Order: sequence, then C-alpha cells, then structure tokens
Amino acid sequence: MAMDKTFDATEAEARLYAAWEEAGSFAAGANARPGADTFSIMIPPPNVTGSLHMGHAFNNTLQDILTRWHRMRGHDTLWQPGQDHAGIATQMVVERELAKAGDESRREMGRDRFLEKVWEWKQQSGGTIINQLKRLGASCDWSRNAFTMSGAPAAPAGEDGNFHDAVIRVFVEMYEKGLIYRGKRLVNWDPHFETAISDLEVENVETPGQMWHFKYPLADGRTYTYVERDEDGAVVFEEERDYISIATTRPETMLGDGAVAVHPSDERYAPIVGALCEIPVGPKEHRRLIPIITDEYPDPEFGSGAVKITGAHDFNDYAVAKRGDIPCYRLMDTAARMRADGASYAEAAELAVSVAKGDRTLSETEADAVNLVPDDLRGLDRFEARARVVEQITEEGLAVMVPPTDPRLGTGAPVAPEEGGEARDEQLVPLIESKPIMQPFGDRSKVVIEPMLTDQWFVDTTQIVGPALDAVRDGTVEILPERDKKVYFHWLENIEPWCISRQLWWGHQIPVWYAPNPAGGTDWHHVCAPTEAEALDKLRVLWGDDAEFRVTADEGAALDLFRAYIDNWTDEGAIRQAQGPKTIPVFRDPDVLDTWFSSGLWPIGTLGWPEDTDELRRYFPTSVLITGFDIIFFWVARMMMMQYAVVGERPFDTVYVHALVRDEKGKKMSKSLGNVLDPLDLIEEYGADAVRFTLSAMAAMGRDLKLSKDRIAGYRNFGTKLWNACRFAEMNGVFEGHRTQDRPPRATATANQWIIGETAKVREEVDAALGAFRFNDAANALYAFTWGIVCDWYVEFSKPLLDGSDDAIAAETRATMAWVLDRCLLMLHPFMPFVTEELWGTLGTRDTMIVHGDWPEDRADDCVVPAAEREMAWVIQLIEGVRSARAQMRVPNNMQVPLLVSDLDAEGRAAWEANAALIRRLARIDSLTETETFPKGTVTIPVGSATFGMPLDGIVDVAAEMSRLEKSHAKVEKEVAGLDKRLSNPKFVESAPEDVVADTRETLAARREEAMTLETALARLRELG
RNA sequence: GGGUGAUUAGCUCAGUGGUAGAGCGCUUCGUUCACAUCGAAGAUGUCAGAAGUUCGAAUCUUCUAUCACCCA
Repeated sequence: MAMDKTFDATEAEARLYAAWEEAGSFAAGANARPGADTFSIMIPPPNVTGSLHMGHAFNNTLQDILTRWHRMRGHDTLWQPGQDHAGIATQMVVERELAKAGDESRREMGRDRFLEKVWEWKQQSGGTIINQLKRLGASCDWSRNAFTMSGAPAAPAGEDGNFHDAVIRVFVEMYEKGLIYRGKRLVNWDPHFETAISDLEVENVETPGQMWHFKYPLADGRTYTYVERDEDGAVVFEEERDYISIATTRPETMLGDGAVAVHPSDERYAPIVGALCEIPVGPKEHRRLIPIITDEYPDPEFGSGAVKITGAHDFNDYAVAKRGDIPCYRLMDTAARMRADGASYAEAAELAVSVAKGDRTLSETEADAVNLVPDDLRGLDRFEARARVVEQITEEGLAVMVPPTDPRLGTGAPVAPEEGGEARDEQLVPLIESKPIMQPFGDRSKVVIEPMLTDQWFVDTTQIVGPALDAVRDGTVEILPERDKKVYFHWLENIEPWCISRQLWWGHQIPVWYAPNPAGGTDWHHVCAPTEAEALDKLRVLWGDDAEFRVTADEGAALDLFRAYIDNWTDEGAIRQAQGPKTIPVFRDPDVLDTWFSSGLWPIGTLGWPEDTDELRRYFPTSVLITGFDIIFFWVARMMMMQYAVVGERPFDTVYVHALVRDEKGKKMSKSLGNVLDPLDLIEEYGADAVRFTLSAMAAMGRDLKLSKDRIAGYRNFGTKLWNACRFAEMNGVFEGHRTQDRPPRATATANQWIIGETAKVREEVDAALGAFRFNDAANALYAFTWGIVCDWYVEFSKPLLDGSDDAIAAETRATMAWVLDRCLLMLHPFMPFVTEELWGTLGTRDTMIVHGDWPEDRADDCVVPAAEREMAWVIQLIEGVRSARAQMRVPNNMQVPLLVSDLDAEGRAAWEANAALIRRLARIDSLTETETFPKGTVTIPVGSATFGMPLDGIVDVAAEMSRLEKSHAKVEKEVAGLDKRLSNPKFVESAPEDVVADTRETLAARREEAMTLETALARLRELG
C-alpha cells in the first residue's frame, strides 16, 4: 500500500497516544533493563485550575525529551505527573462558578459545603491540563498522577492519597523542632480575597501616582533654622521653620505614623532630632505627637529627606519601626477599609501620645488593638480616606504651598512669566507632584495589595537554609545555566521568614488547636498535633484528665461558650474557680497552608512519603528538575530547604532552568496584550511534533525564545521531509522484510560506508548535547543530519545504486538505508514522538513500538571509514562545483553536458570510478574525458588537485565566466593572504597548538592549489578573449 | 537606585580564543519517477562603539551607548 504524501497529524496523534497508554508504555520502569540506572523527573505541578500555555508546552516538551531518551536507553524511568491545588486560584474559580450559577456565595454556604463544591469542581474540571499535556505527547506515568490535596479529610472517593498526611506531618514535625512559629509580621495582604499572599502573587506595576507634601508642625511651638547648602557648603537657602516637611504617596497612612525619620547625616534636621512633631490630621484637640528619629533608611536626596514611619503599612517603614522600637498602628480591616473597631479616637490618640512621650509602652497585641482612625473616617474605603485626609490637611493650611509655576507640579502647570506665561497674582497652590509610582497588585484579584500587620504562621527559614545553600555551593546539586545560581544564592542568603498561612478555605488546614490558657491571659493557648484527638490529649495534660472539651466551629463560638460561665476569662482565679461543668472550648486554626508549602514536598510526597515506599527508594532523590526561572526561589529553593529539613536529602541532582517563551516581537505573552499563542491551536494547525521540535530547536540555554508561526511551519515541513524520505525508501523496497537491526550492515559501496559513519557521528553529537541539556544542539544536529545529509545527499546517492545492475550493491544499499532511517526515527523520537512512531509502525517488522525502541549506541570510532569520508567529500565538492557553474552559466537544467578533466591524481581517479554513476546523475554529466588542454569556451571547476572543465563553446559567455572566476579567485586569494600572514608570524607557530598550526598549513596549501587552478583558467580565457 | 543579561545576515537566533553559521525571508532557475510542506544556484555581516589582554578576539577585561528582565 502506497504511503500518503504527508503525515496526517490530526488523525494519528490521538490514535498513537491511546496505543502508548494502552500498552502501559509510560509506566514507571517500563522498558527498563535489569539493573539499569534510574532516571526520575517530577513535573512542576501545574495549577489544577490551569490550562496549557506556551510555558507549559516548552517546559513539558523538554521533560518529555529527556524522559523518552532515558526510557529508550533502557533506564528505569519515571516521569511523575500531578497538579497542585492552587488555593487562591481555585477558590476564585469556584466562587465565580457559584456566582454564575446563581448559587449561594461562599460565605453563605459555609466552609464545609463550599469545600464540597470545590471538590466537585476539581473532579469535573481539574483534569483539563492533563488532557492537554497528552495532546503534546507528554509521556508521564499518569497512573501515578498526584495532587497536593489528595487524602484531605473532606476528599471524596477517588481522591485518596498520602499528600495531606505528608503535609500535616511535616508541619507538626517542623513545629516541634521549633522551625515553625506564629507571629505578627507585615505581610502582603490581598483586600479582595482577604488573605495573606506570597511575594510571587504580587505584581509590581508602575502606575501614575501623586506625591503630596505636608507640614508636620513641631510640638510646643518649637522652631529651628532650616538651612540648605550646595556641594561646597555654601548656604543656598535658609529660613526659620516651625515644621518638618514630609512627602508621601499615601496620605491615609499618616494616621498610623509612629515617627518621622531622617538620615543621621542630614544636617538640615539635626537640630530637631529627638523632638516631637504633630501629625497634621485628625481632630485638632487630639492631635497625635510622634518623635523625630534617625535611621539609615531615609535618602537625604529624595523629597525633603524626612520620611514618615508607618510600621503597620509599609515594608521599609516596618523595618525602621523594628529598629527604632516604634509602635505599629494598624489602620485598616481585612477588606482594607479604615478600621471601625475599638475605642474612640480620643481615647486611642491619648494612649498613642503617652507612648510617643515615653510614658508607657505597648505590647504588639496592645498596639494592634489601638484604632487611630478618626471617628469621621472610620469605615471608609482607603482611597476615599486618602482624599479626605488630603482635603483636611489642605484646609488647615498644612500642605506645602508653591507658586503655580513650580516645575514639580508637572505638565499641567502654567508657564512662568519669565518663560512667556502670563504674569499672575502670587497665589500659591498645594505641592502635589504627579509621578509614576510602583504599586503592588494582586495577580489574581488585580486590587492594590496592602502591607498589613497580621498574625500569621511562619517558617523560620534561617534555621533550614544552610543545607540548601551548601548543596549548590559544593556541587551536590547543579543549577543550570550557571547564572541562575546567582539568583538562588542571592535569595537564600537574604532569606526572609516564610509566611505559610493563608486566610482561605481551600487548602491544608493548619493542625493547631486553641483553648483558653488555664494560667489566664488574653491570648489563647495553642497546641499542634496531627489530629484533633491528639490535640485534645495534649490539652488534657494542661487542663487535667477530667477536663471536658468542646470543639467549636470558630473562635467566636469558643468565646461565646466560655463567656457563658466565666465573666473575666483572662483572670486565672476566675477560671480555676469556675463552678459547674468545666466545658473547655477548643477551636482549630481556621487558616490553611500556603500552596507552596505542600508543593515544597512534591519530590517526596509524590513518591508516597511518609510511607517507606519502593518508589521512594528507587526514584528519590530525583534526577532532574526542569522549571522556569520565575519560580527559582519560590519553589526550587523551598523544595531544597524542605527536603533537607524533612528527609535530610537533596530533592534532585540537577535543576535546569529554562527561559520564557515570548511572542515573535519579544513581548511577554499576556492575555491583556492579546499576543498569546495557544499551544493547542498550534498543535491543531501544525501537529504536536512541529510545535515540540520548534521549542527544542530554540531552547538555547538561558535565552528567551521568540516564537513565530513561520518557524513552526518550517519544522512541520521537516516532519514531511522525513516522512517522504521514508516514503521513497518504502517505494524502493527498502523496508521489505526489514527487521530492526542493532548493528549497521556491512557496506562495500563508499556512499553506504560514508552514511553509516555520519550516522554514528550524529548519534554521539545528540547524546552529548542531551547529556548537557543542550536541547537546541541536539535538535539542530538531527535536523541538519536528516535533511542536509540523509535527504539531500544519501537518498540521491542511493538512486543509481538501487537502480543499478549490481544486485548485491542494491541489496546492501537497501539494508543501509533501512538502518539509517531507523536511526533517524529512533533519535528523533524524543523530539517528534508521533510521526516517528507512525513511520516505525508502518515500515518493517518491529518487536516493540518505537517508544520502547533501543536508543542507538553506535560509535564513530567503529563506524567511520576515513577513506570513504574523504572520497564522498570529493564527490560532493565536484557535484556542487558543476552545479554551481551550470547555474551561473545558465546551462539549461535538462541538458546533459560532457566533462573534461586534467591533473586527475590516483585518489581522484578512484573516486570518480567508484562514484561515476551518481556524479553523472546528480551533476547531469554525460561523459568524462581526460585531456591536457581545455578548448576555447571551457568553464573551469577546481576540485582538489584536479581541474574539471565543461566545454561550453557557443553557450558560454566569456565575460561572465571571467567575472565568475575572478570572484572566486579574489575570495581564495584573500584567504591565502590571511593564512600566509598568520603562518609567517613566528609567534603564531611558537604559541599556537600544533594541530592548529598543521591545520592552517594544510588549508593554505589547498587554497594555494585552488588559486593556481583559477589563475591558469583565467590566463587561458584572456588569451582567447 | 541595585542586580542580571542582551546587542552577530532583512527577520529570529546559534556560535566559551583559531579568521563567522542555521532557519525563515529575498533573487534566479526548475512540475522527470520521495517530497512544491520540494529541488538547484545565489546575494547579504566593520559580530553595537571604543580601548585593552593575546601570535590570534564575535568569544576574555574595562568603559560607553541602547534594550530587556528581575529586585527595591
């Protein structure tokens, strides 16, 4: 049956993938030889809400190439797939679905029912990306598909697994080792989702903003002389001031200021350091006073050089506040509205002032309880509050005023009279600079992130960072490319505590239970345990065996229960003496763990830890992690820390960090730009093989790749080329009765010997490239070999051999071609799994599918025949010379021409004789005649020491031939001159390596010979001309 | 502001010290029996600029310019 002219990817891909799955081809250990090395690779788990984008396609193509390559080599291979539960994203998706369906909201239905809905959604839609990865050809062991929420308490049937237990166990163990603690720290707070989020989930975007300048009056009517000096110390400005000037982009946070800071070296403010100043907002009678302090943080060059310090709402300020022991006053609630809780502003302000004056101190909790939002601003949205604050300050005359022509006012400012503007009254306006500011946005919610002081759980990363750093420093773990090590080190060397709690419902609930403290006090006592029963046991130790606990839904319910019989629960005596049944309320921490905390356990969790499974012993530590640069610290570094902290072992040997896929203009693909290329669309249009090959051919280490459809089409054509080479072979009976051969056939024909050697050479090249993660080198080597050598030359060479009269040679050529094409298919399989599998199955008799084919091990040393290599190089040079001359002399394509030759040496003669048939066919030569002298109108073609000539008298244009030869001659002469110059430099001969010198000499000799031939030819033409 | 990287053919990019390559595009020619998703031939470069190290620099060093990304 004749093959089609092209490969029908659409039809074949699903069929072939199904066949692989049916046969269990991707199962862990499939195709492994006894005692083989193991190779394991963990998929970076895509979000369960995710769908395949170009980054996934790239990342997984690379993983699949390595996986298929190792599997074919007979290694015990595992590619472990799975998804992570993506707390915030999934919760968002499900909430949106509920809203769309007109269902109750999350809060209305409550935690348990909402989680049921999430699981329902997961079971219905959570497999999207799996099917998309299959479209790409990913050869994961899907039977082992993992999920970071598997085995969670509410998980429905079919969602069992070890992950929940693993996560909880790690939390408890780390807690018990003192690696996890609860504390109040500044975190990125998403006011829309009302949860802490990680740095990764924050996008800093430059947005047009404004900077207001306000006066903070000095307390008690104090004044000082404000002096500005130029570089030489000369006074350029001097005035008496009763205030300090502050610039801010967020006036609403002034309400929570704890101090004003200036740089210790800033002489302008030296006279007032230590003094108190007034926050110029809030009711006049309760103005708060705050101290002026020094800190290294303020930049004297920026703004006025003085910075207001709002520890509870800014990361830099928080650090200053910590250093200077400045209280942090939280101003907003979880939705970023101005707080409306607690005592009146009058009381709060009074308290704050006594703190500022040093009359009393506040604990963190006490400070947090103080609500310094003036009564009229309470409950307002933060942006509304901003407007009101600005308005109030300006009304009071405490905004810094400037002439309307001040350049800082921006483009809207009128032109000064001296610059051609109209003269006007000396009316001053508030200084409001318009300038771009970097603002943090939630990547999911798109609202402005608020730094917020909240109670959270933290991993004390400084305690576990050591081994993670050492492993990369000493080479136990390799990070490629080299430069990404710097990113890794930089982040880990400056590591911050890791906030692992999230105020979400979808996730692993923190295994901590709270109960009143029998010793009294305002804070709950907490215990950490894997289960509620064990937590209660621990509480029983504290409360006595007879204590009766009741686990309540939340903190509120616990308080209600407790207050029902104890008025003052912070008083130890009251607790101890309580009458009646001692029902102790207990509630579980409502928060869940950061998704990254569970993904941090991915390498061991997917292999069944904490059980001591066979897979864990076989595949851990894993071989390679392939991931994007954007999560080096968020995921790679955390896996390193956690694997060492939990099992004391590296998670992987090598981390290969790949770059970003961009659009053809180099822009990051983003939905808002509309430049997204959907890999599934591309697979539809060009086939998965073309998409994969494009990505691998462009995967130069550490470089972003700009993807264009033209490029993909080019590689689709490559698949067609391969297909048609096989089609040609098939039509010539090459695969009739063919069985896969391990060893190359014994070849006598030079062309056959040559191609066998070339095949072995490319095999070594591909293995070396893949071993070094140089995917582009491997792909390009295979492309150049398959198209440029096999199709362009070998297939052409084979034609006269197959058609010839020598049956033995024809048979040998068929065997060689079958072997070579098999090699192409095998080596291309990791890159283009579908078309190679299809061809493999179509041609010849096979013991296994190519997915389990034996990866070639041919060695160039065994296969290359140097004489054949030289001979074919000579043949190719001759053919190209003739073709080039013909084209330039405009010899009609279908015209057979005679060929003359002089100075043919023995080797050349042998080469001609052995390959006459194919030279004649490919160069369209009808005869070869040896001669001493070329007749008039002969075109000259130098090949080695011989000079070939095409007598084209009457056809040839002498002038054209002259210019053709002159051009070649000039080029050769230029080369000769360069080489000669080099060789005549004694220092070159002394210092360059021997082989380089020898090579140079050889090249020079050859070029000289060629130049002479050309000179002779030119001289002859001149005589005739 | 700090860090990292880039700048090579018209475009997109390879190229870790030995005198520059690929794909696409472009020009010319070609439907004969694998393939027009093809074949043959061809043109195109001060390797961003300057200085240095070296027998020799696209490659190493320094500076400059421009761009990109990450972090503040």
